[in-house]
Amino acid sequence: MRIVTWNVNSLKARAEHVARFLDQVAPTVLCMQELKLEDDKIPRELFSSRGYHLVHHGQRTYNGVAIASRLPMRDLMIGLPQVEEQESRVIAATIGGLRIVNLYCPQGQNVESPKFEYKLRFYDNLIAWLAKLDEPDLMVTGDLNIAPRACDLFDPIGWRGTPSFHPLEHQRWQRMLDLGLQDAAEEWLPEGTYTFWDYRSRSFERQLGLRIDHFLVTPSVMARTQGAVVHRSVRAEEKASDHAPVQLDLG
DNA sequence: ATGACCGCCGGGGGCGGA
Repeated sequence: MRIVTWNVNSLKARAEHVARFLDQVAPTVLCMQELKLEDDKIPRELFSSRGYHLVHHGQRTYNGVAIASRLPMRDLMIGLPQVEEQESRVIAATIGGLRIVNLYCPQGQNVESPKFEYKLRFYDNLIAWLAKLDEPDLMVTGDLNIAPRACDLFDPIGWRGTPSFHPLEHQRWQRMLDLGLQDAAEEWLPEGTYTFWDYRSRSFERQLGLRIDHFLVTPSVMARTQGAVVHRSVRAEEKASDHAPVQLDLG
């Protein structure tokens, strides 16, 4: 089972990139974030014509998440239960017995911003929900907008205390680990592997990246992992998303 | 080394992203 998470930064702008990726990499499951499209504007045939089922939680202009899968999906969940939602950031489905939660977590802007408070609340709601879940085979994936370790971003000193590398975010990250989730890609990717490079400042060419797209999994899923890879060549394409697809292979 | 890029909406710039 080949599972990929990819913040596409507009599915409309990235439709050809996504089609090419499906044809070349043929993931079993593709979790996407930042569709920036309403549900009725999703290019469904892009997926159906290639043999993929699609579930989506779209939104105009901002956010939006979807899961494309070659295998049937059941027990679809749109948003977190009992959490009032303004933004489309959560979708979950069970695929081949694996519960997959696909997230686009808030970025937080800066520590003084209400958006940072929102990010922390988002995580608190998420963790409270995860703590009550009873899913032995669970995967929490997506653009989590947290670089967990110093080696997961190019300038940990300069970034210390700013969103994506803030102690209050690392608290939340640790709470997810304390629930028994493990950073699956960390086990397979060399230190200094990134998944995001900002468009500004020629960050990709200069290797100024962050590892913020993740797979957090329960031990039974961890035991099935066979490898992980970041598709950096996709980030190098013309008109690429600022995130590269991240792949995790399960036996 | 985040002013400098890209996509959104809308029809000109301003906002959001990390």
